[in-house]
Amino acid sequence: MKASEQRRTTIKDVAEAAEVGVATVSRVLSGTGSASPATRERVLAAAARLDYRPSALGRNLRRRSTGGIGLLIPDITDTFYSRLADGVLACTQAAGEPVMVGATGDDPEREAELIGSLIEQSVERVIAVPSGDGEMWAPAFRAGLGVVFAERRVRGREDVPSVVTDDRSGVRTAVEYLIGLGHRRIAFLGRHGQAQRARAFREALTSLGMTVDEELVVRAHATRDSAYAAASGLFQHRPDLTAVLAGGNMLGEVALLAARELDLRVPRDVSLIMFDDVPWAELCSPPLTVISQPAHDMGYRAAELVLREGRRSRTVTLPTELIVRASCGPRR
Amino acid sequence: MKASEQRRTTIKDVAEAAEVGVATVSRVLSGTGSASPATRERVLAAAARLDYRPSALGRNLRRRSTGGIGLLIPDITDTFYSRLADGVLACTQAAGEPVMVGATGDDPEREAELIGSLIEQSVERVIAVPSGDGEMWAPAFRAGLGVVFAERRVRGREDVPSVVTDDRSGVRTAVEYLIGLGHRRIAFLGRHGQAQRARAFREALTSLGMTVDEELVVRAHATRDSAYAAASGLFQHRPDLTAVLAGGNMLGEVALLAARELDLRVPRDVSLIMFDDVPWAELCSPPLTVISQPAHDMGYRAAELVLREGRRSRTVTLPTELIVRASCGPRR
DNA sequence: AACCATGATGGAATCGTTTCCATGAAGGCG
DNA sequence: CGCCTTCATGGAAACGATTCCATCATGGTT
Repeated sequence: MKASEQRRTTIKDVAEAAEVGVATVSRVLSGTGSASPATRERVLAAAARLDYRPSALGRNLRRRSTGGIGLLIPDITDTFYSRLADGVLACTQAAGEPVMVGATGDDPEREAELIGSLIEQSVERVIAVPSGDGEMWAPAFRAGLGVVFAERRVRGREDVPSVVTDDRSGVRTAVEYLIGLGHRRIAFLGRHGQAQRARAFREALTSLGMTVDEELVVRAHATRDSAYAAASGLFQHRPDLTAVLAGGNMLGEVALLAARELDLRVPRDVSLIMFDDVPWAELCSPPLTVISQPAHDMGYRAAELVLREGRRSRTVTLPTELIVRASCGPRR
Repeated sequence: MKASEQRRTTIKDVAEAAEVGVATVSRVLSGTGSASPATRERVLAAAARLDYRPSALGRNLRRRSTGGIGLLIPDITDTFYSRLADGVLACTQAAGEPVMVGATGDDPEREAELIGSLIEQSVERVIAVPSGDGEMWAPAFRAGLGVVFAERRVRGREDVPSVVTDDRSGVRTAVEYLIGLGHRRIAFLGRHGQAQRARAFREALTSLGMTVDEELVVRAHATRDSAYAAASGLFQHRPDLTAVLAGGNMLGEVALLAARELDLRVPRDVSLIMFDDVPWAELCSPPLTVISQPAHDMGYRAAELVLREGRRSRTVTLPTELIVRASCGPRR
């Protein structure tokens, strides 16, 4: 069977078959304008008979925009982001909008490239977990993109609608819980791009009357290796710490791994709280105490926001929840 | 700042600025055809000065195809598929091709819709983990799409290039391992769409001289709830089974959960092997023995295949590996 | 000197749709 | 009966690129 170059059936074919003009076909099919019931009938029949599907290409060119939505996330492999993406897809699929996904790896440069590529595609709406600063996003705004940020915001772009979790209260709840258990030397293990959480961590500590030990606030890069190195380094440099707050599920995972590797018992030797609940958290040994985040909702809400961009919508803050399992104990 | 409707700079603007014709600009910028060094210089300078980016819209219409690639997976939330997607992105991003992702939920109907939407977008290449049968895919082939299947194949479409794991040998290795430990009543917990693995399971059993107990071969739907129900039902109906082979990481997860819920100890009361290695498998209690699959590679290879579709490429089979941890023990 | 091959160049057609505008028919109303 | 409004309709002009084709200049060969 040869891949024959059969011409796609166009609106012209339908027009001929229905014995009307192309304009009429377009009006009937898109529901705009008026048409007599009789011709409407004929057009619909012809379209069905020829199995006609309007080409998005022509339409997009005329409309000067792709209907599609761009989605930029740091790492699709991270369950938090994949749940977020799932939420986005759930909403956009209902709206029939295609979604172009790009993985930034939390690298501003790659992000800039991806933004450029989206502009080139004439995508007009973007949902992004931003890694770059305001600078990177300038071209996007210049091109008139409708942008919604998720999970994080961008300094200097506070006017961009965004959907975030209530980091401050989440972190504070976790810190209070740990302090309540008697812990005093608590570490925060975060990733680049989680400056917000690190800040919230410091705030919570000071507002609870403790001093911030900057050595206990460490940041890793987006890769698993970097995270493991950071966690392991933390435990080795500061054997005196008694609790760790991990800023994401990958961080929590490697923290647990590193602790185990160094023969530290959780929670006897060190307590662990992880941001973001995941299905396997209760399968772990010990089951992990977590601060759950509504990742799916977050994506869904972001998609809603970007789809009806008419309303000047402010940022949405989603609540977190402390789920106590077994990875935290009293200070040893 | 008002979102002014500033016109996008087009090839015409560049042509004017460089004092040449649009054809020349196109030739210079796309590298095709010839142009004198002097004009080339002028065009390039003008393009740079105006910050010109050719619109993919115009190009695509003329070329009658979107450069993009469609990616259809059952569930982006499943780490196996998200790793696969990551592999695809890694390859396509290097090639500068945008990727449109759709989640089928293993539902043939939704899959058909998504295929339709891709055709409408004039996407010309698709990578899919197919859930429907040959029927669903007919429109795609009729439209001349370049299709590559991943993880699974479609009955009656054996000629479509695909990238799969060596299910047969993976299953067989697992079964041999369990039988070697003395197990005789082994269950297979699979999902719809994993018929291949179920078949391999039966084959392995019979070829090792055992009879197949059909009650021990169960299939769940793509949702977590359905999977949990299946696992739980299995344990309750057949308390005599001593080992379970789970066909995917979500299945393994719920199997472990269900076992724990029913006070079955792993591996003392029941042994568990899971298809697909995941980072948390060794964090579990007990650490899970798995058959690892190169999900990332799979996506990458599939993307390679679909990108250079020129070569009539046959299907690629990737190896699996048994990773022994602690979830299997001798028959109780 | 006549001729031809080659290379540079721009005009115009093309892709498939939407939408503006003009035309004609029909119907309501004074 | 004539006029005005409304509706249905089709032709044609966008949209922004690529690419065919014709034109013209140049330089080398006989």
